[in-house]
Amino acid sequence: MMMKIPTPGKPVRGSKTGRPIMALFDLLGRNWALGVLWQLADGPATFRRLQEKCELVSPTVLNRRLKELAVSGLVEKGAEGYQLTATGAELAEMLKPLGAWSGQWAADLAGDTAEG
Amino acid sequence: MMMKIPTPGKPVRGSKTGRPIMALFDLLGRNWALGVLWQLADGPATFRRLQEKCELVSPTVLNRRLKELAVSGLVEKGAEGYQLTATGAELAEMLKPLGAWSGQWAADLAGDTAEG
DNA sequence: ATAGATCGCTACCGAATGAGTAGCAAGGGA
DNA sequence: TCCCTTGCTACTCATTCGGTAGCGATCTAT
Repeated sequence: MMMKIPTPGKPVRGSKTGRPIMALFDLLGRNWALGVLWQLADGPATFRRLQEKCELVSPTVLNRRLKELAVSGLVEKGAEGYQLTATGAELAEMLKPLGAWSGQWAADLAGDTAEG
Repeated sequence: MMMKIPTPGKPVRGSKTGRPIMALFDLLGRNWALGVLWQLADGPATFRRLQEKCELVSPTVLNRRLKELAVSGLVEKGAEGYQLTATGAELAEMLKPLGAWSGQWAADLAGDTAEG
């Protein structure tokens, strides 16, 4: 099983230089990567529990994302299943504002559509 | 050309409910979506200029992302090329902290690797 | 007017990634 | 022992990505 995991400092998808921000965007720019971090911010979860929280994401993809996030030091396995590392928790914390923002965004979009 | 663009309130990739945050994650969880927003935060850019800033992302993908972001009200076309909308600028602003954080993350990862 | 140069973008196609179902090995409980 | 749950892999098919080539439109210079 070949898995390319973005690592800062090394060339990543779409970046020859591997600038950290590009490596991060490569890592997060995959299906369910952001969602997994978001769900884990609620607390640790087992594999199957996490699958449910992510609205039944396929185990294939969930497992890939977890491996990538683990290698990247954002997620680890603990007694209660998968959980964020300290670093991962920092990142998840920075995502929190997106929750409220997305609500407003959705409302704006709906408004524009209705008006236009 | 079929293009599924995530829209809050409607089912999206990986979410039956279409919760705004899931629609947003679907939108951002595509290759170069975050990168495009990041680059446009520097100011407007033409198509080819943007392509260069994104380290020569293929025009196919760039155009796809731009269309999606435009439909989603985050990007628009202006006199100087593509640019963030007010909403898009808000989002980009929230991404800014990731820049500094990713630098630290890269350093940590390098340290762990070296030590371990 | 004409020849180049540049620009935004699309067509095409092989490669990679995704989603979904099925199911297995391991562990726990009755 | 049998059964259930859990974590995860195998397999298959659909979608998306990535890269090259190049077209039509607009400038630029002659």
